[in-house]
Amino acid sequence: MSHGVKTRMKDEIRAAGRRMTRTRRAVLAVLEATRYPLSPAELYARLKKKNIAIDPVTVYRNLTALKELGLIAQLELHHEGRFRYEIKEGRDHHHHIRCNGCGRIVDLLLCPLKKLTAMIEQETRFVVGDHSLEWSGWCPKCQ
Amino acid sequence: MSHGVKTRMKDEIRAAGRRMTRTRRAVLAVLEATRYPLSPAELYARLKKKNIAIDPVTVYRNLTALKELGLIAQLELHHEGRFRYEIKEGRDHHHHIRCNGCGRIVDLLLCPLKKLTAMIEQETRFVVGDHSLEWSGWCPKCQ
DNA sequence: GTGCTATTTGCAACTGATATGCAGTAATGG
DNA sequence: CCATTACTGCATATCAGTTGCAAATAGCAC
Repeated sequence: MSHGVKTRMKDEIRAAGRRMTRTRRAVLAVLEATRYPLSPAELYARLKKKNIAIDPVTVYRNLTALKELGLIAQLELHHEGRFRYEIKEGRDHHHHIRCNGCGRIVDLLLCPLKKLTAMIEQETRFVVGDHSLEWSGWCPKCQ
Repeated sequence: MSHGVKTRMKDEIRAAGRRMTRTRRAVLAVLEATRYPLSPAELYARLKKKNIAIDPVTVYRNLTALKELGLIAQLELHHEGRFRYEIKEGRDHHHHIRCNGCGRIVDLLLCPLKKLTAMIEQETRFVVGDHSLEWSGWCPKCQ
Protein backbone atom coordinates (compact mmCIF):
# COMPACT_ATOMS: atom_id res chain seq x y z
CA MET A 1 0.00 0.00 0.00
CA SER A 2 2.23 2.76 -1.25
CA HIS A 3 -0.56 5.29 -1.64
CA GLY A 4 -2.21 6.55 1.55
CA VAL A 5 -5.24 8.77 1.96
CA LYS A 6 -3.13 11.88 2.52
CA THR A 7 -1.09 11.30 -0.59
CA ARG A 8 -4.18 10.65 -2.65
CA MET A 9 -5.71 13.91 -1.46
CA LYS A 10 -2.59 15.85 -2.25
CA ASP A 11 -2.52 14.30 -5.71
CA GLU A 12 -6.09 15.37 -6.38
CA ILE A 13 -5.37 18.88 -5.20
CA ARG A 14 -2.28 19.09 -7.40
CA ALA A 15 -4.11 17.62 -10.38
CA ALA A 16 -6.48 20.58 -10.23
CA GLY A 17 -3.57 23.00 -10.23
CA ARG A 18 -3.97 23.82 -6.55
CA ARG A 19 -1.61 23.41 -3.65
CA MET A 20 -1.40 21.46 -0.44
CA THR A 21 -0.63 24.13 2.09
CA ARG A 22 -0.08 24.21 5.81
CA THR A 23 -3.59 25.49 6.52
CA ARG A 24 -5.27 23.19 4.01
CA ARG A 25 -3.57 20.21 5.59
CA ALA A 26 -4.74 21.35 9.02
CA VAL A 27 -8.33 21.83 7.85
CA LEU A 28 -8.37 18.36 6.31
CA ALA A 29 -6.82 16.84 9.42
CA VAL A 30 -9.52 18.27 11.68
CA LEU A 31 -12.30 17.18 9.35
CA GLU A 32 -10.80 13.69 9.17
CA ALA A 33 -10.61 13.47 12.93
CA THR A 34 -14.22 14.52 13.45
CA ARG A 35 -17.05 12.08 13.02
CA TYR A 36 -19.75 14.65 12.33
CA PRO A 37 -20.03 17.60 9.99
CA LEU A 38 -18.47 20.84 11.27
CA SER A 39 -19.49 24.41 10.70
CA PRO A 40 -16.71 26.82 9.66
CA ALA A 41 -16.83 28.38 13.12
CA GLU A 42 -16.48 25.04 14.90
CA LEU A 43 -13.64 24.10 12.63
CA TYR A 44 -11.89 27.38 13.33
CA ALA A 45 -12.29 26.86 17.08
CA ARG A 46 -10.70 23.43 16.84
CA LEU A 47 -7.77 24.74 14.87
CA LYS A 48 -7.26 27.48 17.41
CA LYS A 49 -7.33 24.97 20.26
CA LYS A 50 -4.60 23.03 18.45
CA ASN A 51 -2.58 26.26 18.27
CA ILE A 52 -2.69 26.37 14.51
CA ALA A 53 -2.41 29.93 13.24
CA ILE A 54 -5.14 30.49 10.72
CA ASP A 55 -7.49 33.27 9.79
CA PRO A 56 -11.26 32.58 9.74
CA VAL A 57 -11.33 33.75 6.13
CA THR A 58 -8.78 31.12 5.23
CA VAL A 59 -11.01 28.48 6.77
CA TYR A 60 -13.85 29.61 4.49
CA ARG A 61 -11.62 29.72 1.46
CA ASN A 62 -10.22 26.29 2.11
CA LEU A 63 -13.66 24.81 2.67
CA THR A 64 -14.89 26.30 -0.59
CA ALA A 65 -11.84 25.02 -2.48
CA LEU A 66 -12.02 21.54 -1.01
CA LYS A 67 -15.71 21.40 -1.78
CA GLU A 68 -15.05 22.35 -5.39
CA LEU A 69 -12.38 19.68 -5.56
CA GLY A 70 -14.92 17.16 -4.33
CA LEU A 71 -12.88 16.17 -1.29
CA ILE A 72 -15.42 17.36 1.23
CA ALA A 73 -19.21 17.64 1.20
CA GLN A 74 -21.17 20.73 2.07
CA LEU A 75 -24.47 20.20 3.81
CA GLU A 76 -27.20 22.05 5.64
CA LEU A 77 -28.87 20.44 8.58
CA HIS A 78 -32.58 20.77 9.12
CA HIS A 79 -33.46 24.39 9.96
CA GLU A 80 -29.97 25.28 11.09
CA GLY A 81 -29.44 28.06 8.61
CA ARG A 82 -25.72 27.59 7.92
CA PHE A 83 -23.37 25.20 6.24
CA ARG A 84 -21.45 22.25 7.59
CA TYR A 85 -18.69 20.26 5.99
CA GLU A 86 -17.49 16.69 6.24
CA ILE A 87 -14.79 14.60 4.63
CA LYS A 88 -15.93 12.41 1.75
CA GLU A 89 -13.02 9.97 1.60
CA GLY A 90 -14.00 6.51 2.75
CA ARG A 91 -17.54 7.45 3.65
CA ASP A 92 -20.61 6.11 1.92
CA HIS A 93 -23.53 8.30 0.93
CA HIS A 94 -25.52 9.01 4.08
CA HIS A 95 -27.79 11.50 5.84
CA HIS A 96 -28.08 12.93 9.34
CA ILE A 97 -30.36 13.48 12.26
CA ARG A 98 -29.82 16.32 14.69
CA CYS A 99 -31.14 16.66 18.24
CA ASN A 100 -33.32 19.72 18.83
CA GLY A 101 -32.14 19.71 22.44
CA CYS A 102 -28.36 19.37 22.53
CA GLY A 103 -27.53 19.64 18.86
CA ARG A 104 -25.93 16.21 18.67
CA ILE A 105 -25.63 14.99 15.11
CA VAL A 106 -25.81 11.32 14.20
CA ASP A 107 -25.23 9.67 10.83
CA LEU A 108 -27.98 7.73 9.14
CA LEU A 109 -26.44 5.13 6.91
CA LEU A 110 -29.60 4.46 5.00
CA CYS A 111 -30.74 6.28 1.89
CA PRO A 112 -34.12 5.33 0.56
CA LEU A 113 -33.91 7.67 -2.35
CA LYS A 114 -31.82 6.03 -4.99
CA LYS A 115 -34.82 4.40 -6.61
CA LEU A 116 -36.64 7.69 -6.66
CA THR A 117 -34.45 9.47 -9.16
CA ALA A 118 -36.08 7.96 -12.22
CA MET A 119 -39.52 8.73 -10.86
CA ILE A 120 -38.68 12.35 -10.21
CA GLU A 121 -37.05 12.78 -13.60
CA GLN A 122 -40.19 11.48 -15.23
CA GLU A 123 -42.46 13.62 -13.10
CA THR A 124 -40.59 16.89 -13.46
CA ARG A 125 -38.50 16.46 -16.63
CA PHE A 126 -35.55 17.69 -14.58
CA VAL A 127 -32.23 15.93 -14.79
CA VAL A 128 -31.81 15.05 -11.16
CA GLY A 129 -28.53 15.96 -9.54
CA ASP A 130 -27.98 15.95 -5.82
CA HIS A 131 -30.34 15.80 -2.89
CA SER A 132 -30.28 16.58 0.79
CA LEU A 133 -32.25 14.75 3.39
CA GLU A 134 -31.96 15.88 6.96
CA TRP A 135 -33.90 14.99 10.04
CA SER A 136 -34.38 16.54 13.43
CA GLY A 137 -35.77 15.09 16.60
CA TRP A 138 -34.81 14.41 20.18
CA CYS A 139 -31.82 12.32 21.18
CA PRO A 140 -31.98 9.79 24.03
CA LYS A 141 -30.59 12.23 26.61
CA CYS A 142 -32.92 15.07 25.65
CA GLN A 143 -36.18 13.17 25.44
CA MET B 1 -69.64 27.63 3.41
CA SER B 2 -69.62 30.47 5.91
CA HIS B 3 -66.00 30.05 6.91
CA GLY B 4 -63.41 30.86 4.25
CA VAL B 5 -59.66 30.37 4.36
CA LYS B 6 -59.03 34.00 5.29
CA THR B 7 -61.45 33.89 8.19
CA ARG B 8 -60.00 30.63 9.43
CA MET B 9 -56.51 32.12 9.39
CA LYS B 10 -57.64 35.20 11.24
CA ASP B 11 -59.32 33.01 13.83
CA GLU B 12 -56.14 31.04 14.40
CA ILE B 13 -54.14 34.20 14.74
CA ARG B 14 -56.63 35.67 17.22
CA ALA B 15 -56.81 32.42 19.16
CA ALA B 16 -53.11 32.76 19.85
CA GLY B 17 -53.64 36.29 21.15
CA ARG B 18 -52.13 37.84 18.04
CA ARG B 19 -53.58 40.24 15.51
CA MET B 20 -54.48 40.26 11.85
CA THR B 21 -52.83 43.42 10.64
CA ARG B 22 -52.53 45.15 7.32
CA THR B 23 -49.00 43.87 6.73
CA ARG B 24 -49.75 40.35 7.93
CA ARG B 25 -52.69 40.13 5.57
CA ALA B 26 -50.50 41.30 2.71
CA VAL B 27 -47.76 38.76 3.52
CA LEU B 28 -50.30 35.95 3.62
CA ALA B 29 -51.90 37.13 0.38
CA VAL B 30 -48.60 37.04 -1.50
CA LEU B 31 -47.70 33.63 -0.11
CA GLU B 32 -51.13 32.32 -1.07
CA ALA B 33 -50.77 33.66 -4.59
CA THR B 34 -47.35 32.09 -5.12
CA ARG B 35 -47.00 28.45 -6.04
CA TYR B 36 -43.45 28.06 -4.76
CA PRO B 37 -41.68 28.94 -1.53
CA LEU B 38 -40.45 32.53 -1.27
CA SER B 39 -37.42 33.96 0.47
CA PRO B 40 -38.03 37.00 2.69
CA ALA B 41 -36.30 39.18 0.10
CA GLU B 42 -38.47 37.91 -2.76
CA LEU B 43 -41.56 38.39 -0.67
CA TYR B 44 -40.52 41.92 0.16
CA ALA B 45 -39.93 42.67 -3.53
CA ARG B 46 -43.40 41.45 -4.43
CA LEU B 47 -45.02 43.56 -1.75
CA LYS B 48 -43.12 46.58 -2.98
CA LYS B 49 -44.25 45.95 -6.55
CA LYS B 50 -47.83 45.87 -5.29
CA ASN B 51 -47.20 49.25 -3.64
CA ILE B 52 -47.69 47.90 -0.16
CA ALA B 53 -45.76 49.94 2.38
CA ILE B 54 -43.83 47.54 4.58
CA ASP B 55 -40.42 47.43 6.18
CA PRO B 56 -38.18 44.42 5.49
CA VAL B 57 -37.97 43.86 9.23
CA THR B 58 -41.73 43.54 9.38
CA VAL B 59 -41.58 40.87 6.70
CA TYR B 60 -39.15 38.87 8.83
CA ARG B 61 -41.21 39.34 11.96
CA ASN B 62 -44.42 38.31 10.24
CA LEU B 63 -42.79 35.24 8.74
CA THR B 64 -41.48 34.22 12.13
CA ALA B 65 -44.86 34.77 13.76
CA LEU B 66 -46.80 32.91 11.06
CA LYS B 67 -44.33 30.04 11.27
CA GLU B 68 -44.81 29.84 15.03
CA LEU B 69 -48.55 29.84 14.50
CA GLY B 70 -48.15 26.94 12.10
CA LEU B 71 -49.77 28.77 9.19
CA ILE B 72 -46.68 28.71 7.01
CA ALA B 73 -43.74 26.34 6.66
CA GLN B 74 -40.10 27.32 6.77
CA LEU B 75 -37.75 25.39 4.54
CA GLU B 76 -34.22 25.42 3.17
CA LEU B 77 -33.58 24.34 -0.36
CA HIS B 78 -30.58 22.29 -1.29
CA HIS B 79 -27.36 24.34 -0.84
CA GLU B 80 -29.15 27.66 -1.01
CA GLY B 81 -28.11 28.86 2.40
CA ARG B 82 -31.21 30.79 3.38
CA PHE B 83 -34.81 30.24 4.35
CA ARG B 84 -37.95 30.13 2.25
CA TYR B 85 -41.58 30.10 3.33
CA GLU B 86 -44.76 28.69 1.88
CA ILE B 87 -48.40 28.59 2.93
CA LYS B 88 -49.52 25.37 4.60
CA GLU B 89 -53.28 25.68 4.17
CA GLY B 90 -54.63 23.17 1.71
CA ARG B 91 -51.27 21.72 0.77
CA ASP B 92 -50.18 18.18 1.48
CA HIS B 93 -46.76 17.27 2.78
CA HIS B 94 -44.32 17.57 -0.12
CA HIS B 95 -40.74 18.31 -1.11
CA HIS B 96 -39.00 20.34 -3.82
CA ILE B 97 -36.52 20.24 -6.62
CA ARG B 98 -34.64 23.33 -7.69
CA CYS B 99 -32.88 23.98 -10.99
CA ASN B 100 -29.16 24.73 -10.71
CA GLY B 101 -29.46 26.84 -13.81
CA CYS B 102 -32.41 29.18 -13.49
CA GLY B 103 -33.43 28.56 -9.90
CA ARG B 104 -36.90 27.35 -10.80
CA ILE B 105 -38.51 25.42 -7.96
CA VAL B 106 -40.97 22.61 -8.55
CA ASP B 107 -43.03 20.68 -6.00
CA LEU B 108 -42.59 16.95 -5.57
CA LEU B 109 -45.78 15.47 -4.29
CA LEU B 110 -44.20 12.22 -3.23
CA CYS B 111 -42.67 11.51 0.15
CA PRO B 112 -41.00 8.16 0.49
CA LEU B 113 -40.04 8.73 4.06
CA LYS B 114 -43.05 8.04 6.18
CA LYS B 115 -42.17 4.40 6.61
CA LEU B 116 -38.65 5.30 7.58
CA THR B 117 -39.43 6.99 10.86
CA ALA B 118 -39.74 3.80 12.85
CA MET B 119 -36.52 2.49 11.38
CA ILE B 120 -34.60 5.62 12.27
CA GLU B 121 -36.03 5.71 15.77
CA GLN B 122 -34.86 2.16 16.29
CA GLU B 123 -31.44 2.82 14.80
CA THR B 124 -30.68 6.04 16.64
CA ARG B 125 -32.95 5.97 19.71
CA PHE B 126 -33.96 9.50 18.75
CA VAL B 127 -37.59 10.51 18.80
CA VAL B 128 -37.95 11.61 15.22
CA GLY B 129 -39.50 14.98 14.58
CA ASP B 130 -39.37 16.70 11.27
CA HIS B 131 -37.31 16.14 8.15
CA SER B 132 -36.29 18.05 5.08
CA LEU B 133 -35.67 16.50 1.71
CA GLU B 134 -34.61 18.76 -1.09
CA TRP B 135 -33.29 18.04 -4.53
CA SER B 136 -31.38 19.97 -7.12
CA GLY B 137 -30.84 19.28 -10.78
CA TRP B 138 -31.41 20.82 -14.19
CA CYS B 139 -34.82 21.85 -15.42
CA PRO B 140 -35.93 21.21 -19.01
CA LYS B 141 -34.92 24.65 -20.22
CA CYS B 142 -31.50 24.56 -18.63
CA GLN B 143 -30.43 21.08 -19.63
C1' DG C 1 -67.49 56.31 18.00
C1' DT C 2 -64.25 56.73 22.36
C1' DG C 3 -60.93 54.99 24.96
C1' DC C 4 -57.66 51.39 26.62
C1' DT C 5 -54.10 48.06 26.27
C1' DA C 6 -51.16 44.90 24.14
C1' DT C 7 -49.43 43.81 19.83
C1' DT C 8 -47.21 45.54 15.80
C1' DT C 9 -44.67 48.58 13.09
C1' DG C 10 -40.73 51.39 11.40
C1' DC C 11 -36.35 52.94 11.97
C1' DA C 12 -31.70 52.38 13.36
C1' DA C 13 -28.35 49.81 14.88
C1' DC C 14 -26.46 45.12 15.50
C1' DT C 15 -24.99 40.21 14.94
C1' DG C 16 -23.35 36.23 12.46
C1' DA C 17 -22.06 33.96 8.28
C1' DT C 18 -19.62 34.53 4.26
C1' DA C 19 -17.21 37.13 0.35
C1' DT C 20 -13.75 40.31 -1.74
C1' DG C 21 -9.54 43.43 -2.70
C1' DC C 22 -5.00 43.70 -2.13
C1' DA C 23 -0.29 43.36 -0.75
C1' DG C 24 2.80 40.11 1.05
C1' DT C 25 4.03 34.93 1.59
C1' DA C 26 4.92 30.40 0.32
C1' DA C 27 4.27 25.91 -2.43
C1' DT C 28 5.54 23.79 -6.57
C1' DG C 29 8.16 22.78 -11.19
C1' DG C 30 12.25 23.50 -13.38
C1' DC D 1 17.23 28.26 -5.59
C1' DC D 2 14.38 30.91 -8.93
C1' DA D 3 10.24 32.07 -10.99
C1' DT D 4 5.53 31.60 -11.14
C1' DT D 5 1.17 31.58 -9.33
C1' DA D 6 -1.74 29.99 -5.65
C1' DC D 7 -2.54 31.04 -1.01
C1' DT D 8 -2.77 33.77 3.31
C1' DG D 9 -3.87 37.59 6.38
C1' DC D 10 -5.90 41.75 7.26
C1' DA D 11 -9.32 45.09 6.51
C1' DT D 12 -13.43 45.83 4.66
C1' DA D 13 -17.88 44.72 2.51
C1' DT D 14 -22.13 42.22 1.88
C1' DC D 15 -26.09 39.56 2.94
C1' DA D 16 -29.50 37.30 5.97
C1' DG D 17 -31.66 37.83 9.97
C1' DT D 18 -32.34 40.00 14.86
C1' DT D 19 -33.12 43.43 18.58
C1' DG D 20 -34.33 47.95 21.15
C1' DC D 21 -37.32 51.47 21.38
C1' DA D 22 -40.79 54.90 20.58
C1' DA D 23 -44.82 55.66 17.80
C1' DA D 24 -48.89 53.53 15.54
C1' DT D 25 -52.89 50.52 15.45
C1' DA D 26 -55.92 46.26 16.04
C1' DG D 27 -59.20 44.47 18.88
C1' DC D 28 -62.09 44.77 22.65
C1' DA D 29 -65.20 47.17 26.02
C1' DC D 30 -68.16 50.69 26.72
